[in-house]
This record gives sequence, structure tokens and C-alpha cells, in this order.
Amino acid sequence: VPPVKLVDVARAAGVHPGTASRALNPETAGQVNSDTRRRIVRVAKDLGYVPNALARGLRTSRSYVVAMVVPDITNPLFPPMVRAAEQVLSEAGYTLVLTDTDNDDDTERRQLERLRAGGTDGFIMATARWDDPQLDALATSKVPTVLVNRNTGTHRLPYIGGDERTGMRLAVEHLAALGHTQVVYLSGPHDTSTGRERSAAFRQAIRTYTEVAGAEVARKLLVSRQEFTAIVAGNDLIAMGVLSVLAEHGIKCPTEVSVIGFNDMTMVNRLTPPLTTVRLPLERIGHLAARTLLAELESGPQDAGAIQTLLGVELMVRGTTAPAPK
Amino acid sequence: VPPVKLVDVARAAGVHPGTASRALNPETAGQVNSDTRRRIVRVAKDLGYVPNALARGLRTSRSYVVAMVVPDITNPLFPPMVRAAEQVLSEAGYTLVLTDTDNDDDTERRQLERLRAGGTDGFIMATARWDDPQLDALATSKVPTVLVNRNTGTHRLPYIGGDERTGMRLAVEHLAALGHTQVVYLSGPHDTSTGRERSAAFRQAIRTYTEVAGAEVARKLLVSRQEFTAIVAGNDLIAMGVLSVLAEHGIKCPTEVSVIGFNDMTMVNRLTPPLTTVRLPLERIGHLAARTLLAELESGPQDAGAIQTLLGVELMVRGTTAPAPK
DNA sequence: GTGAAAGCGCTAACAC
DNA sequence: GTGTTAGCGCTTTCAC
Repeated sequence: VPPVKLVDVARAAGVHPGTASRALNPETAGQVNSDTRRRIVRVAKDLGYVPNALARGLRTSRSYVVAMVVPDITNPLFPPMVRAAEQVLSEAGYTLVLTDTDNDDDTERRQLERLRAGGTDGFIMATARWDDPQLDALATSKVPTVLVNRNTGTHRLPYIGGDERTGMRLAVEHLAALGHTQVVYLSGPHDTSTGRERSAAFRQAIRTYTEVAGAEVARKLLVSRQEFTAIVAGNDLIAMGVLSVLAEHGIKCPTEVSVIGFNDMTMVNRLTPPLTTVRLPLERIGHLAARTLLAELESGPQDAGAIQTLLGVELMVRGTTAPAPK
Repeated sequence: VPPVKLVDVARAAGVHPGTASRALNPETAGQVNSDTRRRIVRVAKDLGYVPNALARGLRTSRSYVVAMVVPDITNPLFPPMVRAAEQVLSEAGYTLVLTDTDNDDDTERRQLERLRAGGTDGFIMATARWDDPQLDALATSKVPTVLVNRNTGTHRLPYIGGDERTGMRLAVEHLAALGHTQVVYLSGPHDTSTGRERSAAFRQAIRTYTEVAGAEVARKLLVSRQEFTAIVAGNDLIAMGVLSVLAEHGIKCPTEVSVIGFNDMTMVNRLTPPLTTVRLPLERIGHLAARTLLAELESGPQDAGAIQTLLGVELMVRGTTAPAPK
């Protein structure tokens, strides 16, 4: 079955293609006599007319495509955001393209280039680095773009994220309230930049790495004989590394040491002991990012850079107790 | 900066747009004098020429877009497949569109319609039902399509999946080898079809539901006083539901009852006790699905329907032991 | 309120 | 080997 085109509809309805176009387009439907319009709409439906998005895009230079760029979709942080964003965009008639950069700059650059060539209307970027030329390029070229999850240093683009600072505060206050006075913070490795050669292997290993890193730091901590009754980890994986090492050394959690993670990854509530952790509102972030982008798409730049939204986080209290009496 | 077009390149290189087009297109580059071609390529690069995919697509009726349709991207089964597929497709110059149908027929139909209107070149479908009109439509209209994860009854389309049957056999043989003679299989609810009204709520709950379902069935099992020393669950979530109920009843795992899951979801190895489960080669499935689709895209139908590939699965032995002596 | 006509940027016959 | 021409399907000025 060759697809039915606008001309076909027009012919069948006995009108000019231009009129059919106007009738079928919500924006311009008012310009057409309501009887004619009804007839056209009817015929279109009967014939099963579906507009050719390519042709339309070529003419209007709008593709109704939005791309979401994530570093690694297997990281459980992202699927809920992706899903939420897609829901909103899809309802608004947009198609979401997902790209996984595999944590690689070059890949990201190539992907972005291809997407922009394809006429992508806007971007939701979850790959921001503090200093990020790609994002500068996007900002400069005025392609509607919203940042999620991570922000850049320049703050030139709208950003939607979880309020991590408050999350940390909640964690610490919780421990303090329990009576902990010696709390250690383990951030894991900071230098995620890597040489070109080992980068591929590294990218594969990045998630394990952080868990391993947590274990390593915890080990050093134990060796250093520093006094502590609680540990706050930079993320759940690090926390899990810590838990392993503590278990390895026969240190009981949470009776001897309380541990807090970050992110509330799927299933961390099923760990033994369950992990207290900070939950980010991932769906809300996805929704809001999509809405923010839509606003730019439909109504132009929205007070650029002013949109720096931090959504509330939640401390999931599960495996923390007061420190053991001396 | 207004984007540089093919005409601009042609003008700058002192040739006709047609020639520039040929020179820049790998397929037809041979038709152009190599000196001229080099000059054109040079100019194109200097000017930062990026072809307009919309215009090209309109002309060639190929969009270089492939869509992957999944029921729920937050189900950890899918991200590895999506990621793997995207890698392959992206290398071949294709863009991957991800759509999450939210386990909903209507949504799926709408999405498919829009995607097809957008000129999507091919589909990777992870949402197949045994009896699936959408897929029949795709098959009939000869849109290149590959099925993953779930197959249809008709087998009219290429399918790539894990060898679940062997997985189950491995699980059972493993238990048998350990000496189990009373093994129960819990499949969870079969009737995932639902009335329209409660479907939205249901879809939200579907994952929990299966876990809850596992718990419920396990509870019934205990009440029935049936003798068993091992349980094989239809998936990891059901297995987790089972584990909870057993723990609730003070039944020790694996000493009193061994449990086996299916899927090797992220983190199930961190459960206590760790869960023995069957691991599907998700990345390989994604890769192969993409390759299969590419083959169709580039070289036409590949012995349609004959491609029904089951990739090897692996039993991750973690939390199973011999049954306790009577 | 509707028809006419031009053109978005590109490629593929067809000439020469 | 390269220029010419036409047209993919749609929208949008401009007439009337």
C-alpha cells in the first residue's frame, strides 16, 4: 500500500492541497470554512492519511524530535528520567531519540552532530561536565537545551536536578540526631578523566570501579585507625563497597558503623542490612525537564539560565542506628 | 550561523550541486574525478558542511532512523539491550529512537503510527505478544522489523532471544544434581491482560505486582502444606517475593528451601542469601538484533522468518544448596 | 475562505 | 566526468 498523501486527500475532498493542509493543521484550521474542514478531516481519516513528517520538517524546519543524551542507560539513575521525559514529549507530539554516549566525549560529539544535522528540535542532556565545550556550543547556537542530573559551571542553560546539597545535609543531620559525632565522607575517585587508550576498558568498568573504589577507600580508612561511627558515601555503589569491606573485617552494620548511600538505586532496599540512602525524584526531574524544553520549543527562550531548579530529595532511612555506647 | 548547504559547498568548490552531492556520497564518489572530489571534500570540511537529513530522507525515502520499542525501560532487562543495539546502529550511521509503551497497547499503536509516518527505516520490537496485530501489520507492510526478548506465535518475523528453555533445564538439572526431588515452579500471574479502566494503575504497579504475586503464591504454597525443597521462579522479582515470605515464616534459605530466579537482575547477587538465577545474554541479543536489522535494511529481506535465534544462557549459581537431610 | 505557485535541501535520471 | 532538470510532500505567502 503506497502511503496516502495530502494531495490524495485534497483530490478526494475536491479541494486544493493548500486548503487541505490548512484544514488538517490545528493552528490554521480556523481559516477554513467549518463545513469544508469537516469534510476534509473526514476524508483524511477514511483514507488513513498520515502526514509525512520528513516533508513537513523540511518545509517548516521543525522535526518534532527531541534527543536525550545519557552517559550510560544501564545506570539505573537514567531509565526513570528517560521514561518520564518521553511520556511528556510524546503527549505533546514529539518523538524522543535516546543516545547513550558510553561516557565517551568523541561518541557524544559525533552523536550530537548527527542529531543536529537531522534537525533535532531540542536536547535534554544528562552528560554535562563542569567544563563542557559541547554544551557551550549548544548554548551559543541557541538550540533549545535542558540539563538534567549534572550541571555545568557556566550555568548558561536551564538545569533540573535533585537537591543534592540538601540530601547530604539530611544524611548528616540524621546521623547527628542519632548521636553520631564521628562521621566520615567517602567521595570515591574524582579523576574520571582518562587517557585515550585505557578509556574504553575504563568505561566498561566504570560502575564496578566506583564500587571497588568504595571498598579501597574503606580499607584505607580502617588501616588508618581513624575513629568513626558512621560513613556517608558519595553514591550507593561506593556504599556497597564499604559494606563489603566492613563485613570482611567483621565490623557489624549498623550496630558498630552506620552507612549512608546516595541515589536509592533499585534493590538497595533489599540489601542486608538495608541501606539508608538519599532518593532523587527521578521521574519528576524527567517530567520537568521535558516541560521546560517544551516551553522553550513552543514559546522561545525562557529567561535563559534563570531556570536552575533543584527538586526535593528524600532520605530513605533503613539501615542506620545510634552509635554503640563506648 | 545559518547552516551551510550543499549549494554553498558546490559554489565554493566551483562545481554543480549534483557533482558535490556525488562526491560527498560514498556510494557515488567513484563517479567523480578524484581531484575534483578531493577539492569538494576539502571545501565541505572547511565550511563545516553537514547534510540535511530531512531533505535527504525526503528525497531517498530513507531516514536512517531505527526505532526500538520496549514495554518499560525501567525494567533492568532492557537497558543493556538498548545500549548494545544503539552501539551497532550508531556505528552504521543510524539513529536510534527509543519508545517506551508503558505496557499499553494504545500507546504502542500511536507511537508506531507516528514513527512510521516519520519514515522510520526499521523496528526492533521488545513488546511482542503471542498474538499481536501490530506486528502482523508490520510484517505485512514489509517494514524491516526484528523481535527481541519476546516472540509472537506466528513467527513471521526474525526473532533474537535467550534460550529460556535451556535456562529452565539448567535450573532444574542443577537442583536435581544437588539432590532435590521436590521442586515447585512458580510462574506468577498469566493474565496480564486487563480492563481499560484499571490498566493505568496496573501498569504502574506491574513490577511490584509480580513481586507481590510471587509472595502470594508462595504463601498459598505454604498453606497447602505441599512438600518441597526447592522453588524455581518465573523471574527474579517473583523469586524475591518468595524469599520474603519464606523469611517471614522463619524458613531458612537455602538450608531448608533453595530458590532459583530468572534474569539475573542487577544487584540480585547482593541479596542475602544471594539468588541463584539464569542470566540472559542481553548485550549479545541487542547486538545481534541490530545486526540482523541492518542486514535487512541494506540487503533486503533475509530469508524471512527463518531467523529465529536463541542465544545461550548461563546459570549463575549463588544461593542454592543440597536439601537438608530428613 | 480558497486557489495558485513557490520552495525547503537534496538526489537521481538523463543529457552531453 | 559533469551539468541540467525535475521532484520527494508539505506549508505558506500572495492573490482573488
